[in-house]
Amino acid sequence: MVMAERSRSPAKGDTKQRILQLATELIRARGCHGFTFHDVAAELGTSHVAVHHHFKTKALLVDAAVRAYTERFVAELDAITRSEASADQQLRRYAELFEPASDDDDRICLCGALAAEIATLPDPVPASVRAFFEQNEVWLAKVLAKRVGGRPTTARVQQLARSFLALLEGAMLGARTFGDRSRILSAAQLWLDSLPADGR
Amino acid sequence: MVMAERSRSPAKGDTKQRILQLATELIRARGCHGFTFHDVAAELGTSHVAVHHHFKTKALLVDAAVRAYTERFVAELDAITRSEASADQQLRRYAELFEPASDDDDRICLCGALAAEIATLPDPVPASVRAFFEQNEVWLAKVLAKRVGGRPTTARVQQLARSFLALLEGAMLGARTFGDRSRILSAAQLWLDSLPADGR
DNA sequence: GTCTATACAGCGATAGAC
DNA sequence: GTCTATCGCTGTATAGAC
Repeated sequence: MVMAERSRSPAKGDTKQRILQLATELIRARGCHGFTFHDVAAELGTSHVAVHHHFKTKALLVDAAVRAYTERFVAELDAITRSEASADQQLRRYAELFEPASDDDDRICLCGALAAEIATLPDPVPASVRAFFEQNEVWLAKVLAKRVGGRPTTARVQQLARSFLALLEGAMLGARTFGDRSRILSAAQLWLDSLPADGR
Repeated sequence: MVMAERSRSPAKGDTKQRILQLATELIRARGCHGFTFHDVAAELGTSHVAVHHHFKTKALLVDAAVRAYTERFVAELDAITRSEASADQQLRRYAELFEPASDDDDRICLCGALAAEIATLPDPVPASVRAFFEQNEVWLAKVLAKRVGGRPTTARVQQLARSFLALLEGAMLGARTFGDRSRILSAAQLWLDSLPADGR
């Protein structure tokens, strides 16, 4: 979970971008219900009403954060695809996307944090969260098909994709719960090692 | 995730138990930040202040819910152990504990819901949540040791236990996110099938 | 032991002045 | 783009009635 945004100088006009960035980090650390307009405003040095000017509701702010996050995440997936590394290598690099940057980084995948709150998220958000996971599953199915053989649309390959994603999201929660980020790559490695090696 | 409490007649004195039960179901469906004292009071037909009489703070209510849930869950684990089914059978029955009762049951494991909010939980709660997962990992390590060989304290067996638990928690989130509870047992089955079969 | 009444701070949100 | 003022809802606390 590197993907830290550049903190370029606050050239006028991108207050909105800065709010989006702050909100993203806050949600990843504390969830949708765990951050307030006050928190964002405090780091910006203004009042919470100023934030409302850029994003009329919390739903719009959170949804914008999810969409921007998904865009950046998909860009990372494309980069991995373009690298033309082996399928196994690509899966390993995928898993690394979920690792926190450091041991005291308690942030997790934005959409993993939101998936847990899915039942209480305001209305455009759940669909955007689902879209994130769907794109991940599609990408994973493509790479896994290369790894274990078969086509990405096979039921078995899709189940593998879902399982790997579920494993990583669950391991992320476990890593944060116990303050032990090694759980993520450790679980991923174990899973990858157990894959049948009949593919290319 | 069956474990529905008996809805015995509200014989005087167990208002507290009833609150605990309602809170548990609400947390499982909507998380700690997703339910209010009002919600509980509404189903009880009283005011939210009456609930406060039984549990002075939300932290105490949630913590009591976690402890009671853990107790019941451990009792289920003991029942599986006593059944003396094969290790493989026991692992399958364990996975079934995480399945929602029906397709429109959007409740997940109480501690899975809370793990996602761990960073924002009030203070006695996080430790109780961790205790739940630790007891699960210990039980899983015992059964997995039988299944794949080795001792429960082996690093490899413990990693397997953590992985299986992470997979189930992640699959639960995925199942709720997409309204498809089949994802849980499907992921569990795939994982169990991939276990090396050198034990017995 | 169970509940009612009341009060208060923090949050999301809106309207309007500068 | 930012601020003041105001609203309703939530969690919390206290005092007191039965």
